[in-house]
Amino acid sequence: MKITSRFTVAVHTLLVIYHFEGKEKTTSEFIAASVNVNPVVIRRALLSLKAAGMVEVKAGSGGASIVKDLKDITLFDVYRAVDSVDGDIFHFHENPNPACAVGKNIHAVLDTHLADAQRALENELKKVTLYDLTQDLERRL
Amino acid sequence: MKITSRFTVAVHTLLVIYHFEGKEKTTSEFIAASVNVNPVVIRRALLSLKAAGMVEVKAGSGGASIVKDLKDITLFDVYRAVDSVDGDIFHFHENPNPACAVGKNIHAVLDTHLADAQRALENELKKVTLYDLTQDLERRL
DNA sequence: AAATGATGTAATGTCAAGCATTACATCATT
DNA sequence: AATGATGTAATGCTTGACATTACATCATTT
Repeated sequence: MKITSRFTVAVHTLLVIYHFEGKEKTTSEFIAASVNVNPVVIRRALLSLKAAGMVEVKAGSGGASIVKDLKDITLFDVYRAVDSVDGDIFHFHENPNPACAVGKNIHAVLDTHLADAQRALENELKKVTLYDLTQDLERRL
Repeated sequence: MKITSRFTVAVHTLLVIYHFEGKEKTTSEFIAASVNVNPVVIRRALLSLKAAGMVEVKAGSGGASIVKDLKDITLFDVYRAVDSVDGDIFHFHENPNPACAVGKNIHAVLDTHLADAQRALENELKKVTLYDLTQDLERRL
């Protein structure tokens, strides 16, 4: 019923790396201390972000760094990178009765509207870049 | 991770009542046959729709009827009536570290954007009335 | 007023998803 | 080689939704 916290965790992770890169060793453990979750959760987030080409992670020596311009990463990109939603956000009841006029057509009648709503949410996430967030963050320090 | 099927079930329920009112006795069992769920699920949906002033349910004798103009009921109204989402649609990680510059401000930086996205989804649902759906349904018969 | 048929609602079991955590093999650097 | 970190599997826990059973209550009909 809620969109997985992997999403906010991943955003948080990127901001920590950006903020502390160069000053601190941005290991999964260090990041985990800011997010306040188990380091494994951060490693998984980093794997997703790495697969999406946003960060680089040094195995062995440790530490993550950002390898893509934050102006080119939107909240939607992160949302996608960590698979915040698999498929549709609305859960449709499984087997409407095809022998009923309503049951037979309920999908045809509803699906596009549900998809529109989901798209509206996602489009909103596309409007915000990670760079925007870092600027907002700076302003608050 | 998905919005409860109570929502699509409730929409389906309203359409069944509208479509069969007068022709069939629209009991929870009858509706359940079209939606293909347990009648109790329909009764619960009807309770919510009744509380929202959309339907009337005859206890004892049985059968539900619509008591509000379908042009005045949007998908959002139904979504709300059945409590599709409790509070926020995004799940934020619980305890960001307040001793960290990022952890301390992550909520301030993210919350409004997440709220905007949720609002975008909900606004989209406000654009569609149940009447629109019945018209679309008619066209397909 | 009894019988019927439906609703209102509590209680329970099941199942899946997400999260947290442990453990350990692997890797790069010192 | 030793160290310190990542990659990843495995496990247990908890929560939430859904399905179902059961039954008291109610309105109508006979």
